[in-house]
Amino acid sequence: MSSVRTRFAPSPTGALHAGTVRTALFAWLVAKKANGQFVLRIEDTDQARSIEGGVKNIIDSLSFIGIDWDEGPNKPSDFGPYVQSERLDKYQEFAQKLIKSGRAYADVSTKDELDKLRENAKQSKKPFLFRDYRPENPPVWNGSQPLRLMSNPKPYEWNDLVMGKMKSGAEAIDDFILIKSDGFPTYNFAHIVDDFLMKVTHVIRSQEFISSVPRFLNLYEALGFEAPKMATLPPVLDTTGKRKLSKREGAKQVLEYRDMGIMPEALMNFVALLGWNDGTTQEIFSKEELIQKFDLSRVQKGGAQFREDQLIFLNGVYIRKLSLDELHSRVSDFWPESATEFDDDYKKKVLSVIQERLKYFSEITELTPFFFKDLPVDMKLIDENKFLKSLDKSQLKELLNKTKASLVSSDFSVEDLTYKLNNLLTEQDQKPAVLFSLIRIATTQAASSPGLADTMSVLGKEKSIARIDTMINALS
RNA sequence: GGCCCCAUCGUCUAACGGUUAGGACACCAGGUUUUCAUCCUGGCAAUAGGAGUUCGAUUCUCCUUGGGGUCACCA
Repeated sequence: MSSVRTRFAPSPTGALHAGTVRTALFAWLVAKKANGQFVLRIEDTDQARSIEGGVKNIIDSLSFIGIDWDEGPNKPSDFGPYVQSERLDKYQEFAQKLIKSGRAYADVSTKDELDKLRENAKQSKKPFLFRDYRPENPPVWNGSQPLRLMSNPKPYEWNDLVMGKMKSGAEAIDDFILIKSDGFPTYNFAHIVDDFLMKVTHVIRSQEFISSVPRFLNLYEALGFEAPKMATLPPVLDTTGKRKLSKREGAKQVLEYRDMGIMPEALMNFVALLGWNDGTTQEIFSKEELIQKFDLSRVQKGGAQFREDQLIFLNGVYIRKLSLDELHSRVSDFWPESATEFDDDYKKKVLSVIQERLKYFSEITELTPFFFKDLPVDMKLIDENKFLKSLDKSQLKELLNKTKASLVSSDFSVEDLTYKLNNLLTEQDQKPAVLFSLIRIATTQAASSPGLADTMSVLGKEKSIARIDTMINALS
């Protein structure tokens, strides 16, 4: 019976991307490895920034990548509700406790006053601390003013499971707001109350919070809570390597990767490697291996740049490992419209010849159109082909006629096609790059395709010959 | 600006204080007697700078530089 409990506590203010999902993944891995529980909590205390569908996006994104939770908004349990806006009574309760013990007070200052004080501090190049301006006789808190913590400034030392020994001075401690004037708690207050009530043992979060930890420690003391273990994750940077990954900088949502046909296993593997490794050169990790091998002590301290090309490469590796049947069932949503009327056997044949070049499922649309419909003849393919430049139309036509003559007696098995095509090379004294490029263009109307014999075998005799005829006519 | 954190190839990263500083992506070249792709082989490419400790620093300490975070009634 393990007591490890971790949580992922996103705000429904936007779609999940690789950076946020990594935080979720690491917290989930810590819980799974210890046979503990993983809690999903929605932090929607900022009503203005919450967006429609935010919670659904979180749930769909985590579900896609394969992260499940033991307790959450759609999985009620002993410590619920798991949505902060439904827990206001709990924050009130602890706010009153702090007031009673003299550790919280109403803030009656106006925005203008605060702005002015901050501005002055900036002018004199000094940090602004509200506690320097604590009112001497604050009024009784009536719930319509912000409630502030009466902090107890002092230095702290603590251990961060990723960053190691940390320390701060008393100047890091201030009287921060616990409850906003709209009655909702701030993150700073709500997450501490919730983590305590939900018995969270390890708080794992990204590094923008690290400078707030001393204030959190101060609040834990004021509330009489034992602080949980903390782990701070390094930032995930965007492709410029300069900023934190964010929607604004064009980071793709997790669901966009689903829609382009990135496999969840590959995405999980890739995200796990963003700041973590097991100390060996291993780079392919199954979910089970990640759970078994993951360790916060091996999480990188520096930021990692998110590179989509590395994700796509990894996805290709995962695709090539699939059996044909698995691949077939996974790509069912990615076929072009023209494929609708074709049966599963035919589609599997198509897949078998494109599997090794597929990097993500939505690529199927570009890679396979000629398997499903006759494309119009495009002379540019011949004109712009570097191998066919030296031949004139009559030569091309002659080659296609010879090809047709040879193939009419083929059974169109890959073996026989290969044999006949190779004979043709000798007979016509042509280089493969020339003759096969021509036949490829005739049968596919594409600049590239899977192997020629493979492709024609899938297309079948009737269609292949008909397309060669079409090309011969077009050359006349 | 104050405070905090960080620093190995372009990118992700490995290296009990002793290695020709390793792997992967990307890129380049060659090969797999057919394009594209896959696969294989090879190539390019890094310890930010300066002191110190040490017989010996990528590794430990300090300084500089650079990067990031934070200083909200956002999280």
